[in-house]
Amino acid sequence: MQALSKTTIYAIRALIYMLNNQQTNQYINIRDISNDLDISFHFLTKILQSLTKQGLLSSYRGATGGIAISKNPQNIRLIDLIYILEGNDFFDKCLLGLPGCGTLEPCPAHEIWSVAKDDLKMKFENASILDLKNLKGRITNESLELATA
Amino acid sequence: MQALSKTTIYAIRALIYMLNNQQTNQYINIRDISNDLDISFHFLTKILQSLTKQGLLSSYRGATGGIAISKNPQNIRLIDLIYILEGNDFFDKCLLGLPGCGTLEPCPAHEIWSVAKDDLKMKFENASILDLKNLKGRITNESLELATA
DNA sequence: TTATTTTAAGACTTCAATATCTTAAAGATG
DNA sequence: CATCTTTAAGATATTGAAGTCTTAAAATAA
Repeated sequence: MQALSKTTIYAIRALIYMLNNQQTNQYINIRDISNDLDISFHFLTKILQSLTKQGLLSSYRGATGGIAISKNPQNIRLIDLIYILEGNDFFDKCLLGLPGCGTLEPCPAHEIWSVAKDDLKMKFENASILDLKNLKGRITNESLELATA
Repeated sequence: MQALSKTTIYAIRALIYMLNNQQTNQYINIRDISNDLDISFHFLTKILQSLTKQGLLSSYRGATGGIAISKNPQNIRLIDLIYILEGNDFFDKCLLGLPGCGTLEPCPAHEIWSVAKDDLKMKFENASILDLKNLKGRITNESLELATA
Protein backbone atom coordinates (compact mmCIF):
# COMPACT_ATOMS: atom_id res chain seq x y z
CA MET A 1 0.00 0.00 0.00
CA GLN A 2 1.47 3.28 -1.18
CA ALA A 3 -0.14 5.72 1.25
CA LEU A 4 2.06 8.69 0.39
CA SER A 5 3.17 10.15 -2.94
CA LYS A 6 6.87 10.28 -3.77
CA THR A 7 6.65 14.02 -3.28
CA THR A 8 5.76 13.62 0.38
CA ILE A 9 8.16 10.72 0.88
CA TYR A 10 11.07 12.72 -0.52
CA ALA A 11 10.18 15.68 1.69
CA ILE A 12 10.18 13.53 4.83
CA ARG A 13 13.48 11.87 3.98
CA ALA A 14 15.11 15.19 3.07
CA LEU A 15 14.02 16.82 6.32
CA ILE A 16 15.38 13.96 8.42
CA TYR A 17 18.58 14.15 6.41
CA MET A 18 18.83 17.83 7.15
CA LEU A 19 18.33 17.28 10.85
CA ASN A 20 21.05 14.66 10.79
CA ASN A 21 23.50 16.91 8.97
CA GLN A 22 22.58 20.47 9.87
CA GLN A 23 25.16 22.53 11.76
CA THR A 24 24.07 25.70 13.54
CA ASN A 25 22.92 28.41 11.13
CA GLN A 26 24.26 26.44 8.21
CA TYR A 27 22.66 26.16 4.79
CA ILE A 28 22.57 22.68 3.34
CA ASN A 29 23.22 22.05 -0.33
CA ILE A 30 20.25 20.49 -2.16
CA ARG A 31 22.62 18.68 -4.51
CA ASP A 32 24.16 16.91 -1.53
CA ILE A 33 20.76 15.82 -0.30
CA SER A 34 19.70 14.53 -3.70
CA ASN A 35 22.99 12.69 -4.16
CA ASP A 36 23.00 11.05 -0.75
CA LEU A 37 19.33 10.11 -0.86
CA ASP A 38 19.29 9.13 -4.55
CA ILE A 39 16.56 11.58 -5.43
CA SER A 40 16.26 13.53 -8.66
CA PHE A 41 17.79 16.93 -7.97
CA HIS A 42 15.28 19.08 -9.85
CA PHE A 43 12.32 17.17 -8.52
CA LEU A 44 13.57 17.48 -4.96
CA THR A 45 14.26 21.19 -5.47
CA LYS A 46 10.65 21.81 -6.40
CA ILE A 47 9.36 19.89 -3.40
CA LEU A 48 11.60 21.85 -1.06
CA GLN A 49 10.53 25.07 -2.73
CA SER A 50 6.95 24.48 -1.70
CA LEU A 51 8.12 23.87 1.87
CA THR A 52 10.06 27.13 1.68
CA LYS A 53 6.95 28.96 0.50
CA GLN A 54 5.07 27.49 3.46
CA GLY A 55 7.70 28.82 5.87
CA LEU A 56 9.10 25.47 6.97
CA LEU A 57 12.44 26.12 5.26
CA SER A 58 14.50 29.14 4.38
CA SER A 59 16.66 29.23 1.27
CA TYR A 60 19.63 31.18 0.07
CA ARG A 61 21.03 31.39 -3.45
CA GLY A 62 24.57 31.67 -4.67
CA ALA A 63 27.87 29.95 -4.12
CA THR A 64 27.43 29.37 -0.39
CA GLY A 65 23.69 28.94 -0.67
CA GLY A 66 21.36 26.15 0.29
CA ILE A 67 18.35 25.51 2.46
CA ALA A 68 17.82 25.36 6.20
CA ILE A 69 15.01 24.29 8.49
CA SER A 70 13.46 27.48 9.82
CA LYS A 71 10.66 26.03 11.91
CA ASN A 72 11.07 24.11 15.16
CA PRO A 73 11.39 20.51 13.90
CA GLN A 74 9.31 19.37 16.85
CA ASN A 75 6.46 21.31 15.30
CA ILE A 76 6.91 19.87 11.83
CA ARG A 77 4.65 16.83 12.01
CA LEU A 78 4.00 14.23 9.35
CA ILE A 79 0.43 15.46 9.11
CA ASP A 80 1.66 18.99 8.36
CA LEU A 81 3.74 17.73 5.45
CA ILE A 82 0.82 15.64 4.23
CA TYR A 83 -1.59 18.57 4.28
CA ILE A 84 0.90 20.78 2.46
CA LEU A 85 1.97 18.27 -0.16
CA GLU A 86 -1.01 15.94 -0.56
CA GLY A 87 -3.77 18.40 0.20
CA ASN A 88 -6.12 19.11 3.07
CA ASP A 89 -8.60 16.51 1.89
CA PHE A 90 -6.12 13.67 2.36
CA PHE A 91 -8.14 12.04 5.13
CA ASP A 92 -11.54 12.86 3.65
CA LYS A 93 -11.47 10.40 0.79
CA CYS A 94 -13.85 7.47 0.53
CA LEU A 95 -12.32 3.98 0.39
CA LEU A 96 -14.44 3.29 -2.69
CA GLY A 97 -13.74 6.70 -4.21
CA LEU A 98 -17.38 7.77 -4.04
CA PRO A 99 -18.10 11.51 -4.06
CA GLY A 100 -19.99 12.84 -1.07
CA CYS A 101 -19.45 9.72 1.00
CA GLY A 102 -20.10 10.63 4.65
CA THR A 103 -22.43 10.07 7.55
CA LEU A 104 -25.43 11.13 5.47
CA GLU A 105 -24.78 8.98 2.43
CA PRO A 106 -22.18 6.43 3.51
CA CYS A 107 -20.71 3.74 1.32
CA PRO A 108 -20.76 0.22 2.79
CA ALA A 109 -17.17 0.62 4.00
CA HIS A 110 -17.58 4.09 5.44
CA GLU A 111 -17.56 3.16 9.11
CA ILE A 112 -14.61 0.77 8.84
CA TRP A 113 -12.60 3.23 6.79
CA SER A 114 -13.39 6.23 8.98
CA VAL A 115 -12.04 4.50 12.05
CA ALA A 116 -8.93 3.39 10.20
CA LYS A 117 -8.33 6.90 8.92
CA ASP A 118 -8.78 8.43 12.37
CA ASP A 119 -6.23 6.01 13.83
CA LEU A 120 -3.72 6.82 11.13
CA LYS A 121 -4.37 10.54 11.36
CA MET A 122 -3.58 10.43 15.07
CA LYS A 123 -0.30 8.67 14.43
CA PHE A 124 0.68 11.28 11.87
CA GLU A 125 -0.34 14.08 14.21
CA ASN A 126 1.87 12.70 16.94
CA ALA A 127 4.98 12.10 14.82
CA SER A 128 7.26 15.08 14.22
CA ILE A 129 10.31 14.90 11.99
CA LEU A 130 12.37 15.40 15.15
CA ASP A 131 10.76 12.28 16.57
CA LEU A 132 11.60 10.38 13.40
CA LYS A 133 15.18 11.67 13.43
CA ASN A 134 15.60 10.47 17.02
CA LEU A 135 14.35 7.01 16.04
CA LYS A 136 17.54 6.83 13.95
CA GLY A 137 16.19 4.66 11.14
CA ARG A 138 17.45 4.28 7.62
CA ILE A 139 16.48 6.92 5.04
CA THR A 140 18.62 5.78 2.10
CA ASN A 141 17.93 3.08 -0.46
CA GLU A 142 20.91 1.01 0.53
CA SER A 143 19.79 -2.35 1.84
CA LEU A 144 21.50 -5.60 2.74
CA GLU A 145 18.65 -7.61 1.33
CA LEU A 146 18.66 -8.76 -2.26
CA ALA A 147 14.91 -8.96 -2.62
CA THR A 148 13.16 -5.64 -2.41
CA ALA A 149 9.92 -4.91 -0.66
CA MET B 1 -5.66 8.97 0.85
CA GLN B 2 -6.27 6.64 -2.03
CA ALA B 3 -5.54 3.26 -0.46
CA LEU B 4 -6.96 1.13 -3.25
CA SER B 5 -6.58 1.29 -7.02
CA LYS B 6 -9.63 1.85 -9.19
CA THR B 7 -9.30 -1.76 -10.25
CA THR B 8 -9.92 -3.01 -6.72
CA ILE B 9 -12.57 -0.38 -6.03
CA TYR B 10 -14.53 -1.36 -9.14
CA ALA B 11 -14.30 -5.04 -8.19
CA ILE B 12 -15.69 -4.39 -4.71
CA ARG B 13 -18.55 -2.26 -5.99
CA ALA B 14 -19.39 -4.73 -8.75
CA LEU B 15 -19.49 -7.67 -6.34
CA ILE B 16 -21.81 -5.84 -3.95
CA TYR B 17 -23.97 -4.89 -6.90
CA MET B 18 -24.14 -8.53 -7.93
CA LEU B 19 -25.15 -9.61 -4.45
CA ASN B 20 -27.86 -6.98 -4.46
CA ASN B 21 -29.20 -8.05 -7.84
CA GLN B 22 -28.40 -11.71 -8.23
CA GLN B 23 -31.30 -14.12 -8.54
CA THR B 24 -30.72 -17.84 -7.98
CA ASN B 25 -28.48 -19.37 -10.62
CA GLN B 26 -28.78 -16.26 -12.73
CA TYR B 27 -26.01 -14.72 -14.81
CA ILE B 28 -25.69 -10.99 -14.53
CA ASN B 29 -24.94 -8.82 -17.55
CA ILE B 30 -21.64 -6.92 -17.26
CA ARG B 31 -23.07 -4.09 -19.35
CA ASP B 32 -25.78 -3.59 -16.75
CA ILE B 33 -23.24 -3.41 -13.96
CA SER B 34 -21.06 -0.93 -15.83
CA ASN B 35 -24.08 1.22 -16.71
CA ASP B 36 -25.55 1.29 -13.22
CA LEU B 37 -22.21 1.87 -11.50
CA ASP B 38 -20.84 4.29 -14.13
CA ILE B 39 -17.78 2.20 -14.81
CA SER B 40 -16.09 1.75 -18.18
CA PHE B 41 -17.46 -1.50 -19.61
CA HIS B 42 -14.24 -2.88 -21.08
CA PHE B 43 -12.20 -1.97 -18.05
CA LEU B 44 -14.70 -3.62 -15.73
CA THR B 45 -14.82 -6.68 -17.96
CA LYS B 46 -11.08 -7.18 -17.59
CA ILE B 47 -11.20 -6.81 -13.83
CA LEU B 48 -13.99 -9.34 -13.57
CA GLN B 49 -12.08 -11.66 -15.88
CA SER B 50 -9.24 -11.86 -13.42
CA LEU B 51 -11.73 -12.70 -10.66
CA THR B 52 -13.15 -15.40 -12.92
CA LYS B 53 -9.68 -16.85 -13.46
CA GLN B 54 -9.22 -16.91 -9.69
CA GLY B 55 -12.44 -18.87 -9.25
CA LEU B 56 -14.45 -16.19 -7.51
CA LEU B 57 -16.79 -15.77 -10.46
CA SER B 58 -18.08 -17.95 -13.26
CA SER B 59 -18.88 -16.56 -16.68
CA TYR B 60 -20.96 -17.58 -19.61
CA ARG B 61 -20.89 -16.18 -23.15
CA GLY B 62 -23.65 -15.64 -25.63
CA ALA B 63 -27.03 -14.02 -25.75
CA THR B 64 -28.13 -15.09 -22.28
CA GLY B 65 -24.64 -14.90 -20.86
CA GLY B 66 -23.10 -12.95 -18.01
CA ILE B 67 -21.24 -13.54 -14.81
CA ALA B 68 -22.18 -15.01 -11.45
CA ILE B 69 -20.58 -15.24 -8.04
CA SER B 70 -19.37 -18.81 -7.68
CA LYS B 71 -17.72 -18.61 -4.27
CA ASN B 72 -19.52 -18.18 -0.98
CA PRO B 73 -19.66 -14.39 -0.63
CA GLN B 74 -18.99 -14.76 3.09
CA ASN B 75 -15.59 -16.11 2.08
CA ILE B 76 -14.80 -13.32 -0.34
CA ARG B 77 -13.08 -10.83 1.95
CA LEU B 78 -11.69 -7.45 1.09
CA ILE B 79 -8.23 -8.77 1.75
CA ASP B 80 -8.74 -11.55 -0.80
CA LEU B 81 -9.64 -9.01 -3.48
CA ILE B 82 -6.68 -6.87 -2.50
CA TYR B 83 -4.22 -9.74 -2.74
CA ILE B 84 -5.62 -10.78 -6.11
CA LEU B 85 -5.80 -7.32 -7.65
CA GLU B 86 -3.12 -5.30 -5.85
CA GLY B 87 -0.65 -8.09 -5.20
CA ASN B 88 0.45 -10.14 -2.22
CA ASP B 89 2.96 -7.50 -1.16
CA PHE B 90 0.24 -4.92 -0.55
CA PHE B 91 0.88 -4.78 3.20
CA ASP B 92 4.65 -5.20 2.94
CA LYS B 93 5.47 -1.77 1.58
CA CYS B 94 7.50 0.78 3.51
CA LEU B 95 5.83 4.11 4.26
CA LEU B 96 8.92 5.84 2.83
CA GLY B 97 9.14 3.44 -0.10
CA LEU B 98 12.53 2.09 0.98
CA PRO B 99 13.52 -1.35 -0.31
CA GLY B 100 14.22 -3.96 2.33
CA CYS B 101 12.65 -1.97 5.13
CA GLY B 102 11.93 -4.35 7.98
CA THR B 103 12.89 -5.27 11.51
CA LEU B 104 16.54 -5.63 10.50
CA GLU B 105 16.92 -2.35 8.64
CA PRO B 106 13.91 -0.26 9.60
CA CYS B 107 13.16 3.20 8.36
CA PRO B 108 12.33 5.78 11.05
CA ALA B 109 8.61 5.23 10.50
CA HIS B 110 8.74 1.45 10.40
CA GLU B 111 7.20 0.77 13.80
CA ILE B 112 4.40 3.31 13.44
CA TRP B 113 3.56 2.11 9.96
CA SER B 114 3.72 -1.59 10.81
CA VAL B 115 1.13 -1.18 13.56
CA ALA B 116 -1.11 0.88 11.29
CA LYS B 117 -0.86 -1.71 8.54
CA ASP B 118 -1.64 -4.57 10.91
CA ASP B 119 -4.74 -2.78 12.13
CA LEU B 120 -5.95 -2.15 8.61
CA LYS B 121 -5.10 -5.67 7.51
CA MET B 122 -7.27 -7.05 10.30
CA LYS B 123 -10.19 -4.89 9.24
CA PHE B 124 -9.87 -6.11 5.66
CA GLU B 125 -9.60 -9.72 6.82
CA ASN B 126 -12.81 -9.40 8.80
CA ALA B 127 -14.89 -7.72 6.11
CA SER B 128 -16.48 -9.95 3.49
CA ILE B 129 -18.45 -8.59 0.56
CA LEU B 130 -21.51 -10.19 2.14
CA ASP B 131 -20.85 -8.10 5.25
CA LEU B 132 -20.58 -4.99 3.09
CA LYS B 133 -23.75 -5.86 1.21
CA ASN B 134 -25.63 -6.22 4.51
CA LEU B 135 -24.43 -2.80 5.61
CA LYS B 136 -26.57 -1.47 2.73
CA GLY B 137 -24.43 1.53 1.86
CA ARG B 138 -24.26 3.44 -1.38
CA ILE B 139 -22.16 2.04 -4.23
CA THR B 140 -23.09 4.48 -7.00
CA ASN B 141 -21.71 7.93 -7.73
CA GLU B 142 -25.04 9.64 -7.19
CA SER B 143 -24.81 12.05 -4.30
CA LEU B 144 -27.03 14.77 -2.89
CA GLU B 145 -24.04 16.93 -2.10
CA LEU B 146 -22.75 19.45 -4.58
CA ALA B 147 -19.17 19.44 -3.37
CA THR B 148 -17.37 16.18 -3.88
CA ALA B 149 -14.97 14.54 -1.48
C1' DT C 1 33.26 43.45 -14.23
C1' DT C 2 33.09 38.68 -15.46
C1' DA C 3 32.63 34.02 -14.29
C1' DT C 4 30.90 30.60 -11.19
C1' DT C 5 27.63 28.53 -8.02
C1' DT C 6 23.25 27.80 -6.23
C1' DT C 7 18.15 28.08 -5.82
C1' DA C 8 13.78 29.30 -8.65
C1' DA C 9 10.89 28.34 -12.29
C1' DG C 10 9.19 26.85 -16.56
C1' DA C 11 9.01 23.45 -20.47
C1' DC C 12 9.36 18.98 -21.83
C1' DT C 13 9.63 13.77 -21.39
C1' DT C 14 8.60 9.24 -19.33
C1' DC C 15 5.91 5.83 -17.25
C1' DA C 16 2.19 3.28 -15.19
C1' DA C 17 -2.74 3.35 -14.21
C1' DT C 18 -6.80 4.07 -16.41
C1' DA C 19 -9.82 4.25 -20.27
C1' DT C 20 -11.21 3.32 -25.02
C1' DC C 21 -11.43 0.84 -29.36
C1' DT C 22 -11.30 -3.25 -32.18
C1' DT C 23 -11.43 -8.15 -33.09
C1' DA C 24 -12.01 -13.02 -31.61
C1' DA C 25 -14.54 -16.72 -29.50
C1' DA C 26 -18.57 -18.84 -27.45
C1' DG C 27 -23.25 -19.40 -27.23
C1' DA C 28 -28.28 -18.32 -28.51
C1' DT C 29 -31.88 -17.60 -31.90
C1' DG C 30 -34.40 -17.75 -36.15
C1' DC D 1 -26.92 -22.22 -41.88
C1' DA D 2 -26.51 -16.90 -40.92
C1' DT D 3 -27.09 -13.44 -37.46
C1' DC D 4 -27.05 -11.50 -33.11
C1' DT D 5 -25.43 -11.10 -28.28
C1' DT D 6 -22.17 -11.53 -24.78
C1' DT D 7 -17.62 -12.41 -22.63
C1' DA D 8 -12.42 -12.76 -23.80
C1' DA D 9 -8.50 -10.61 -25.32
C1' DG D 10 -5.46 -7.59 -27.55
C1' DA D 11 -4.12 -2.94 -29.27
C1' DT D 12 -4.24 1.83 -28.75
C1' DA D 13 -5.16 6.37 -26.31
C1' DT D 14 -5.43 9.36 -22.30
C1' DT D 15 -4.11 11.13 -17.97
C1' DG D 16 -1.52 12.53 -13.96
C1' DA D 17 2.56 11.55 -11.15
C1' DA D 18 7.25 11.44 -11.59
C1' DG D 19 11.43 12.62 -13.67
C1' DT D 20 14.53 15.40 -16.85
C1' DC D 21 16.20 19.44 -19.25
C1' DT D 22 16.80 24.33 -19.97
C1' DT D 23 16.82 29.11 -18.63
C1' DA D 24 16.39 32.86 -15.11
C1' DA D 25 17.64 35.10 -10.89
C1' DA D 26 20.41 35.79 -6.81
C1' DA D 27 24.60 35.62 -4.49
C1' DT D 28 29.77 34.73 -4.22
C1' DA D 29 34.43 35.25 -5.76
C1' DA D 30 38.14 35.97 -9.03
